[in-house]
Amino acid sequence: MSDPAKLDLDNYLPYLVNRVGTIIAEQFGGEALAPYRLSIAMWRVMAVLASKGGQRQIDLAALTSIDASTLSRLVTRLVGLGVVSRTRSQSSTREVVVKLTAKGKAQVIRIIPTAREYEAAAIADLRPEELAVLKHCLRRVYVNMKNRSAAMAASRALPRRDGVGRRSAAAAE
Amino acid sequence: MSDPAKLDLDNYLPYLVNRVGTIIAEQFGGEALAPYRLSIAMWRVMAVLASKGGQRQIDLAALTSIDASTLSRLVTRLVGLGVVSRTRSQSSTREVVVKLTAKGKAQVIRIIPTAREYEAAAIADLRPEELAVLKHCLRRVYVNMKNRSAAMAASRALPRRDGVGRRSAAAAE
DNA sequence: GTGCATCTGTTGTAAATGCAATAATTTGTG
DNA sequence: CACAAATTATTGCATTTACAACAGATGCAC
Repeated sequence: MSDPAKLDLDNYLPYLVNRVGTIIAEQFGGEALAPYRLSIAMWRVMAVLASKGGQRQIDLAALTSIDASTLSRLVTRLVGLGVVSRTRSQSSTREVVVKLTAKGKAQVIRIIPTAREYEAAAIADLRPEELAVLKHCLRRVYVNMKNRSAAMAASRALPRRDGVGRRSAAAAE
Repeated sequence: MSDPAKLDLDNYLPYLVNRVGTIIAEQFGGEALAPYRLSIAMWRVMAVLASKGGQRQIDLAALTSIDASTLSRLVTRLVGLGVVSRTRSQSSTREVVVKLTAKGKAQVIRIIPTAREYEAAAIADLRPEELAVLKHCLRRVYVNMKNRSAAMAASRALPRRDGVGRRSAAAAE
């Protein structure tokens, strides 16, 4: 067993995660979001803004796992829908701050109960302690991969150096 | 706490799963797959074929969470690369069977060790029993969502009926 | 302060994606 | 057998996406 040249997908974390992420997104997007004419990507942006408050676009990109250029166009579209506002930051004229409008907040509030229902359906048969482990592990896996990429980037930029990078970027996303 | 109109994203399963799935795919695709000129989607197809053997396109679509039409074009591209073969099924002329070629198998075998390394990095600090719970729960969550959609489809098609549907489709994906 | 590296956001462009429609085949029913 | 319903794969098409290039601002080192 466990042939190093053989991959058992049903026990391979990236595969399991991708499957779960896709099926939840498909169903939630196709059923719950459709009446609001929102795409999954739009919902993700709005949910982050509702949960964490106004954000610069670059931070919003990191928080939603959406590419910065894609997000730029997406925000333009959301502004067009009137659910989001885009204003220049006062601390910096290049930066932009994206916020939910009253209309946007109202929509999020209406959608959240359904979002909760989907999560509830997903975890219906998990015991509370299993659920806690599941979520806790997912958070740690994320951090592990994040650190990995940070370490990679650092070693690529400065093959020999000990100080931390510039602003140490996304401190605790 | 736990305001029904408030969503705590850092404890919301769909968000956690999406983040983890995205960061793993980004890194694996950008670093490990780049030398082989393979996209994540291509790798997923090849990995499924390596793990589960030749498949009809429609089953491959279900196994990879890739849309059937997207997959059709993707397979065409993989055939062009010589890593996959597409032959008509003998049991049915409309069906098609996709298999890895020798070249495709060789590539998968070369990539698998790296794939394992990524998983190892992701789960580096998890205790074995935590990892077991994590994977087990992800499989159950997938099944829960799958059943949900099946139940939805059934109730939409036959508001009152007890027999199972046609071929009961994806029996145990 | 000057100048260079970095950061932030936007746009150009080619590729990828998903939905709907279609074609070709197979299955199930009477 | 004949016919309707379903299955499978492909294609048209509009949208979405990501990568690269760019422009404007900011910060850091000297």
